[in-house]
Amino acid sequence: MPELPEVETTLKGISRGILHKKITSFVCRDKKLRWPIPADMSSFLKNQSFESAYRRGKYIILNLANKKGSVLIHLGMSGKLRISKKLNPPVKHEHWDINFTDGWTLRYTDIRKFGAMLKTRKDPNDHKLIKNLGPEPLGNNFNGDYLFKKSRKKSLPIKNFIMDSKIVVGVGNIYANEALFMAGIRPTKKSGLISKVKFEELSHAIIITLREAIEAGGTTLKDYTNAEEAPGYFKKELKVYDRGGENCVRCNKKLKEIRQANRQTVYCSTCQN
DNA sequence: CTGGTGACCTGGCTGC
DNA sequence: TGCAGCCAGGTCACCA
Repeated sequence: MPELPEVETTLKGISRGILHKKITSFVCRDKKLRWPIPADMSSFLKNQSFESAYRRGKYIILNLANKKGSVLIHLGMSGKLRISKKLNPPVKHEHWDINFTDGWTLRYTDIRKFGAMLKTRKDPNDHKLIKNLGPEPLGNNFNGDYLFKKSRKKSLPIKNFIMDSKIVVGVGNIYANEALFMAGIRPTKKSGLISKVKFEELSHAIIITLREAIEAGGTTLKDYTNAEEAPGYFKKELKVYDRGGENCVRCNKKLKEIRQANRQTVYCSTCQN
């Protein structure tokens, strides 16, 4: 499911329902996600409570009260979190539940099991998976100048460059395609050959694309739903992603579809240079 | 260091 | 109807 807007939407959806409530139990039905869910997760969580929740890149980080540690959650390709008071008995792919004292449950579902649930007793920002992440695209340290400096002497195609989480977090395949279209940059262009002016346009395009997608509640292609099981409405705003062979919304010529790093890339060879 | 590829896993769709 | 093959929102580990 999830690029940054979908993770952000999920975080907003679960926060109110999980904070400042005593955790009565953690129930793990399948620990085999991308990495195994730690065997002591249950004792780690029991009788604690979450005092804050935030997003870093595509990770959701839940902090326990009284500095008891943090839980890191990643949704992978198909992970979903739901918060509800009346959940049906778990079915296939519903891998774990966190139950709260007021009867609410946070439930994780993940068909492909590329997601993760890990814990740390230290500062989560020092966690191996978090500490080397690049800046937040919607934060203060992300702009055209930053991208320009990072990209000098790189031969890597610009699409791969902006999808690298060490460069900038949260830009996945959908929004990389969309932002490059908005900025008029061909996805195959070598990063090191792009001008500072073009990088200003690109950083703006990334920010605008992500903001608008968050406002629309994310993109539902197939099965993404938020914490209340509602879809996102950004799909109708997509200009290039999943539209290979269709007409460019700007010039009406046929959009090209290629593969880069084994991912679908769609662009307009007239509008993007 | 850099960039490219395979790996993880399940299900849906396409085409023979 | 069956089945092989390909594709899907991510990203780490490993290789040259």
